[in-house]
Amino acid sequence: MAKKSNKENFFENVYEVVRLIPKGRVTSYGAIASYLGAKGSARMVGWALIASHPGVQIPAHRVVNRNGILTGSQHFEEPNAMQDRLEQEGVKVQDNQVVEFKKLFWDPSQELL
DNA sequence: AAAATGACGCATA
DNA sequence: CTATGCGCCATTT
Repeated sequence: MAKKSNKENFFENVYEVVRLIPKGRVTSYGAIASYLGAKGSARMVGWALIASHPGVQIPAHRVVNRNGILTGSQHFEEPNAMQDRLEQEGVKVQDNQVVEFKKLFWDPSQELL
């Protein structure tokens, strides 16, 4: 990392929202991006999580893509960690996909209203 | 400076 | 339902 862009604020925002995700719930990158105003920049949310890897500890396992798929599980120390953690919180995961994702979906702009 | 990449999303075939 | 393509936007090469 060389360069402290002002985007640091954006990253912090992402961390804050992710940390606010209730246990047993999940959200999507697009939802966070939209809540932060980065509508359409779901990719940047994922980037923020990657940047948070060592240094900032957040329940990134609660963040999945719009399809409810654990696309980011590959970035964890162990691809199984993400799925395992979700199951520990009561979220059933099958084939790298969250079961009843629609029901467990947590939208910041809606729940934090 | 330009092209490529990526923890995505949506449209279309 | 699955597969492929295009769009978004910041970071990296």
